[in-house]
Amino acid sequence: MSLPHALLTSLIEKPCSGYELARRFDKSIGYFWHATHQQIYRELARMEENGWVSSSEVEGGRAGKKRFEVLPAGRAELQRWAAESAAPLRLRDELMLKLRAEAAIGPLGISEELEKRLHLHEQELANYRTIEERDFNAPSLSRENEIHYLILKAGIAYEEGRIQWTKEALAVIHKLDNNSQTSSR
Amino acid sequence: MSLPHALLTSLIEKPCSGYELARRFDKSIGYFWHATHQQIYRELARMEENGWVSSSEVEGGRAGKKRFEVLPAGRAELQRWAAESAAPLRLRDELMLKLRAEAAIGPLGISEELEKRLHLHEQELANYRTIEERDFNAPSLSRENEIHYLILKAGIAYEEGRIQWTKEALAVIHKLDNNSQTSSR
DNA sequence: CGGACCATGTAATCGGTTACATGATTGC
DNA sequence: GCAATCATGTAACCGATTACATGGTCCG
Repeated sequence: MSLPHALLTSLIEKPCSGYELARRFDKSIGYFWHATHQQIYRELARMEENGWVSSSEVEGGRAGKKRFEVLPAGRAELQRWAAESAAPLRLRDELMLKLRAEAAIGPLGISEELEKRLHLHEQELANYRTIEERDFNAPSLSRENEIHYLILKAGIAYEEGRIQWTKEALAVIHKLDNNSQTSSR
Repeated sequence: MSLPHALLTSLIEKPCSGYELARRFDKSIGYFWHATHQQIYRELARMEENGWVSSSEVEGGRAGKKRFEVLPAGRAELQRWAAESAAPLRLRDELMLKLRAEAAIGPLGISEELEKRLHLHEQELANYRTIEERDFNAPSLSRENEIHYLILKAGIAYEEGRIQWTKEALAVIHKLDNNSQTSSR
């Protein structure tokens, strides 16, 4: 399981409250490892039990607000985890299932779905490009930023690949739909 | 949830036993929607309760062997599901988490992991290329095969993109590691 | 006759999702 | 004063993973 290690990494980058962590997640690590606030709170509680992080009430902040910090044991755990090999990534793409259903019992009008996806991928790509310009436009980057840029580039390459493929898929589906129309005349 | 619909599609393509279904899954739909045999058996039982599939003991086969077939209600359900829009795909890539950890507390020797991934992606690509030559090499394809080919091409594009990115990642990591060596002399 | 594989299941656990719930603070 | 947002949680449910369990058949 990787969520606790994602949280450790994020807390090392910057100690903060569970709420802030959830927010930051949405805009960084969440792009490739989504988590809801409930998952995060539960996991933070477990990590505190394990002695990986410590929490302290924030003086002067809102009531009940905690600030989580990574303890040496947490840092050690993160190192241990980073050294073991990651489980191979398993894709789960519902769109491919629908295409397969389209092949089996279609036509089912999959084009709309493809158009929608195309739009989403284009939006996400534009988003990534904005981040790229904003954060990685400097003539030379720190070690940390070089690696963060690398991660972003994985996202960019993925979205670009998907956009290209989706366009091809639309072309094929249109061709097939036209053919079946023609032959049924 | 999509697993039952994946199973319906597969059973429409060819009625079979739960065991065979699990096997076929490994070599087709499983590439983008993995499922264990337990998930499949449980889901088949539920689908039978719902009247989406029917099972019959196979005469002359092994004892207890069942053959599942899709009923009209199952076919209708598959159509209904195909029309609704798919949830946007959420990636979960542990490797990106490790890179982020590498940025925060590295160097941790992420190169080995990247090399391993590169190898896996190259293997998977070779596998897909074999399938491509074997199944989609004809001068003209049926409607069904055109769509199956499209799905395969999504896999091929994904693996190729990953291979390219991983090579870039290795280059960046090596550059960073060498720089830190040089500057510490 | 023994090992590989066919074939189906139960049980326990755990992670992820969703709904519900509460109260404080900031800003209009 | 009221709405939005900050901030933290509980509870229920469901899907996924893993371990365990059973017995038949095919082939050498």
